[in-house]
Amino acid sequence: MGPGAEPGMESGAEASRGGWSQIRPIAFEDGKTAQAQVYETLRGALMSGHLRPGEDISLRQAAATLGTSVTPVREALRQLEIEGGLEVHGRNRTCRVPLVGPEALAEIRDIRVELEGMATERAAALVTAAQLRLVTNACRLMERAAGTGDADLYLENNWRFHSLIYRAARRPRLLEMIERLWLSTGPLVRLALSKPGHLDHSMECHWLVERALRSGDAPAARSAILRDITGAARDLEDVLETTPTDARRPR
Amino acid sequence: MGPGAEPGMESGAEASRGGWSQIRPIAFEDGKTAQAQVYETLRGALMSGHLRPGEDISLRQAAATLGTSVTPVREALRQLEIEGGLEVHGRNRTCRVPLVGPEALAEIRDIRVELEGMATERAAALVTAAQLRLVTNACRLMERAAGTGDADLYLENNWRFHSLIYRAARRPRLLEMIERLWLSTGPLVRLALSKPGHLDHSMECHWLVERALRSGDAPAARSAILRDITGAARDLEDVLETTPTDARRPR
DNA sequence: TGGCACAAGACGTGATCACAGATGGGCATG
DNA sequence: CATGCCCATCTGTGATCACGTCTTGTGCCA
Repeated sequence: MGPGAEPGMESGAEASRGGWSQIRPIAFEDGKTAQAQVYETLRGALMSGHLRPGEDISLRQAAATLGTSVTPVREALRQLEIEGGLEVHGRNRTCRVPLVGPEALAEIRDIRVELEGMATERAAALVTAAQLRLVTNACRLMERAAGTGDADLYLENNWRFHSLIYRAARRPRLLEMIERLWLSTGPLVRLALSKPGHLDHSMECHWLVERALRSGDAPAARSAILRDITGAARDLEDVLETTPTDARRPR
Repeated sequence: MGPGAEPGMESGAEASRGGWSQIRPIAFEDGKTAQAQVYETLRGALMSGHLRPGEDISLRQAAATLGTSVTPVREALRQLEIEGGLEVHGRNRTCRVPLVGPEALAEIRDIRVELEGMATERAAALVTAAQLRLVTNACRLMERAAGTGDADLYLENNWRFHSLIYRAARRPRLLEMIERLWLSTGPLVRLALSKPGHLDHSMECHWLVERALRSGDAPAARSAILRDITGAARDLEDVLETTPTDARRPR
């Protein structure tokens, strides 16, 4: 990403409309159950920010969009509720994408620091050359996305970059817990892109992590990841307090 | 627990039989949904070790035992699967309580060290006098259970002791993640009781934690909790490698 | 008597239906 | 004209049924 980059990055047209326009009917033919495909579809939609904070999720509407009955959708929504990716609105038990406040953001940041720091440190000792190539590639793609202003491509490879590293730590439960944390922040990360200078700082950290992994320097990798996490959390906090809550609600 | 205690603690008659004998039909009358009650019932049965590692869970059998149809049970089982408390066996997607191996045990121990250490450190600064009384009470009950050899009472208050401390940290997400870890080790903790000396070391750590919390000494509280976790993990590891896997399977 | 095949039962999955509660818009009334 | 009420319709929930798969037990044949 060159110097003097544009202050923000537009979030794409599909993100400013209702998130359901991006959801496609599930494939349905392979061995996986309908419920699992619905779950993965909705989970991906949350992580990539297609479903926006405060948005209501209706069982029948989701079932119609995904081309199934309500049964698999109900199970998938319940799973996402357990993971914190969705919440029930209360008396009618309507599902919606949670609005996370500053205190929840701080909590998630603290847990991320511990877990992702641990995973990165371990990954530095265990990462293979093939995995390292994929990490470097994700870095390059992020940089290209930052240059062209493609928010979707950037976010996708940002998650990919982190995911590859944590996968290299070979701790399946740790990876799952980290993914669960990203599920909560997923609808929000798009907001951080509007913070001027966020991309520069973030990409600097990413390259620091990549270099530390390459040289097997575990403490350096950990501290670089920590800088990335805390920096993103700070940017997100700034955006949250300058953006009124109502403006983040749909309709 | 007095000196010269018995080398092990019997696990209770109900734990050596099939776990289902302890499961009661759900209450069903209050405002909560049937699915939530089924979930909590099964979750509690897992955490307290009533359901044993390797045991199969059938939808229809569970529904009949709990007095509901299969629909709420299916959702509850899927949630527990997501949390790692259950796993699906394969082609027929049969649910069973996972058999955790030494490597999974080490992973869970490492995550527990980070998360529960963080929570305890925070709790030392935030715990109220009322919460501290409950912690002390749980300690006393554990000690009494250790003296009389009541495994159920001990395990219940062991979880209660830890849960009270982590609740005092006022990090709801952190608490949930810790509970999820306990869900995986729950079916196993009973095994650690058979290790000679386990109770002595564990109770010593518990009182150290209690004292550190009372004096507000966050680092001391953290290190005491860490000793408890690593000690229990070591005992469990010893039991696991001296006990053949088949012996832990039911029937 | 041993091995194989077929049938019956159990398994999870997903669609459909009935039901209770919440909701919003339109109509009647003050 | 404003306000309150009622009904049509939405919501999630849970029970039931149909379907494909897998396991198990039994009977038949070699």
